[in-house]
Amino acid sequence: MTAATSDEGAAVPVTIRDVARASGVHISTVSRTFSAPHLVNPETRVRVLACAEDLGYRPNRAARALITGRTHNIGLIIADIANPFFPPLIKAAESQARHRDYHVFVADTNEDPTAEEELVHALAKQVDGVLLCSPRMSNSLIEQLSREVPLVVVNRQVTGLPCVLMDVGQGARAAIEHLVGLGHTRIALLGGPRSSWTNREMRRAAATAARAGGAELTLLGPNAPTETGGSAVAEQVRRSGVSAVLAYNDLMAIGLIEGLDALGVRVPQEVSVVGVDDIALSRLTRPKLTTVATPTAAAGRTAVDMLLQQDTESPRGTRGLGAGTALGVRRTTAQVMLQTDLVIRDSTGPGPQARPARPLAASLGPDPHCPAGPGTATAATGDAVAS
Amino acid sequence: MTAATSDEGAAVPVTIRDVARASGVHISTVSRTFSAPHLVNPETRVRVLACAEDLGYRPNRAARALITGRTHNIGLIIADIANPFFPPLIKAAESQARHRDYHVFVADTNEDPTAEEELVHALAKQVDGVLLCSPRMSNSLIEQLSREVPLVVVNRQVTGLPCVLMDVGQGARAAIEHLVGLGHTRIALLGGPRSSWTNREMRRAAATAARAGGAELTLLGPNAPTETGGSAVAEQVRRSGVSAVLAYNDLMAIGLIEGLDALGVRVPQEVSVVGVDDIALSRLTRPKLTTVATPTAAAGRTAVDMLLQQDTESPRGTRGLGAGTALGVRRTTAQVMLQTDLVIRDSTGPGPQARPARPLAASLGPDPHCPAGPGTATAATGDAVAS
DNA sequence: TACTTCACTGCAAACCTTTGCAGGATCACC
DNA sequence: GGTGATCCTGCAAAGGTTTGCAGTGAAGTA
Repeated sequence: MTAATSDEGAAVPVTIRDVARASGVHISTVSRTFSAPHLVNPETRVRVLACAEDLGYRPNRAARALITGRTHNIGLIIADIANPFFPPLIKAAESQARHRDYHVFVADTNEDPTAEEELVHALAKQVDGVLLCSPRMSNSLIEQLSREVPLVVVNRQVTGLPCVLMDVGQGARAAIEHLVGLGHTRIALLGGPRSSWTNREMRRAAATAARAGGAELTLLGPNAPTETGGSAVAEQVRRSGVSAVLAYNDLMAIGLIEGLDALGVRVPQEVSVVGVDDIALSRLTRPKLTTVATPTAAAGRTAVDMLLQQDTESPRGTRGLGAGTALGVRRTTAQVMLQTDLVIRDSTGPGPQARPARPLAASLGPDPHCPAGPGTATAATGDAVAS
Repeated sequence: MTAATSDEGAAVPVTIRDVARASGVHISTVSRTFSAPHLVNPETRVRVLACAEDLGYRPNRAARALITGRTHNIGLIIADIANPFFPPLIKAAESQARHRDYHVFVADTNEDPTAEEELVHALAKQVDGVLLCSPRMSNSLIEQLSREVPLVVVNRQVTGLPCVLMDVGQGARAAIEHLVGLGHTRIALLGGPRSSWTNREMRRAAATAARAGGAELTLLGPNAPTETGGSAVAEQVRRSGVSAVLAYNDLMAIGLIEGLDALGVRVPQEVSVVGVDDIALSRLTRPKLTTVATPTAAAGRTAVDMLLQQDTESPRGTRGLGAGTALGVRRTTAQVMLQTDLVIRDSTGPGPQARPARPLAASLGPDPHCPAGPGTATAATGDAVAS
């Protein structure tokens, strides 16, 4: 209703000055009306607010950020938005941020380390901090970038920086033990991206667990952490003669099952498959996927909390300090490890030892084993465990 | 290597002034070195660049935006990042933007119209324009917001605003004709969100096509456009006695198939199901989903192009003009309609007429029909058709 | 030599907001 | 009536950058 809401197409930018003029006060009073209302007379306040509403005034967040050093934005950099692993993390981060009056900007790097670096630079001055999820760049580069903007790293351990980790080592161990318990003695590990911390952790833990269980572990990879990455190695899996596979993530596991199916190899009758992540999709495929559930939502929430905490500790561009902390004392660098849980569904079954003769196995019926019914194990609780 | 790269934890913000001091020139020369290099002496330029590199200087984009009125950012607001329909669109938009030296910030609204509005405001001064994908708010609110920041709308027709539309009407028609051709005479339409433009278009087109084909169309909905939204209506579908269903999107279709399966109703033997979107997942389910493929990537690209074109037309905050265009002449408001394609896979089969007696149908074997083999029809070309 | 042209650089205003400081008015209290 | 406190508001600097304008010196031209 009125002046500025005329139907001109182009946006006429209305500033604090226009509001000041319209309501007959100084611009500083208008500013305070928005950023410190208790400091201004209630009468004046309503008048200013009315004028602002009338003119369609919105504080310019860029200008505000310039002087306060606070944008109230968080950057969220992820490797691949098409990977269903990330959306729950993103949503949890967003909701947590919203509670604290922050907004989240998501950016996708297409698994490209160069894009990662560039995006951190681009975001640096437009956000108060960046969440780096499953980064593909080097630790040293991450450390270097952390001097430009506060960083919280997810799914990667960087000394000196706050990290949110998921205990995929424990998950891989549980998966291998599950497979060994089913009678599998030759197991393959489908590796993910070479630069992935998760990948290394899984490999280490799986190797230890296999050795302890007396099973032989074959390493296949690195591979693209996608469905096609999984289906591409189906032939290799078949030739390798293993009876069970632990895949880097659910997407690869699903792709592998598809690929094996195309080769006439049946899951879980001939080969058992375990994934990691417990994405929504893993409950929709046939067979339903046995997988290591990772607490993605909890990770998103925790990461935001850590960033905002670190952020409020050093307000206003951190002018003063710096010299005092020269000798590596740095800021708080808590690292949080979240627990994972093995969810047993239908893609794993008895190994060669425990199995009857081959031809029979193929016609066992729709529900070949199911130790405790599909989807019994609960999703990860995501309890935080400081380390 | 040097001064600023000391190992203090806190980021000491280095500005254009520091670089100027270090290289012995005025700040304006430093500025030009970055924003208009051809205006500065090559020797000076290398010196300045060396100093900048040395100090770790990065232009402050917020400050730059404040004065130029250009942020080189694009906002992308979507209803639900967990819906696999969106990632291809996001990725295409990002890649297109990157080519034009823009960055994309994605924000998720959780299908909440209030969050949508709030996000537009929050983004307004931090981006040069916003892509509004499948908005849930009212047309009038969209028009109002478009005065605050340039907008391009995807999957919604708003007069006076640039829009990128997908011809779901044509898609729904093709789907109904396909089903009628298979002998189905009682078909249900699983509706999506009430406020969705796509939903209305589909309903209209499906109704017309059904009437033309002599089939009876039952409307079920509105429903949440998710997998659970689909599985929730399985019982209702069974009771309704229809032999075929066209779902609002693939997620619902897949959920419905799951739900029907749980009730012992087999797809496509007893009920045929068609989805919309052709998300990657639709090729992974059993049965593989017959669906209307929408050109999501092309939509993302096109939307960015339209935004940037509109953007470059009116540089620098559009100070001058405005009065001249008062009478609804506005800026260019091209609307683009992208084509869709029906992809026939395994979730649709012959209707009751064409079928043998009921009891037999249940044991027909794995591949009941397959008119032309799975996945024959090609994905949508996405040719733009101005309208 | 005088004049023009050119390439380069410095100056200062501008963008929009926040905020420390100080001034003015009002009020209570002694 | 004087003192102090309290509440509200204005002033002006600051934040980091861009950019029109003007100035400098050198090279080119007549």
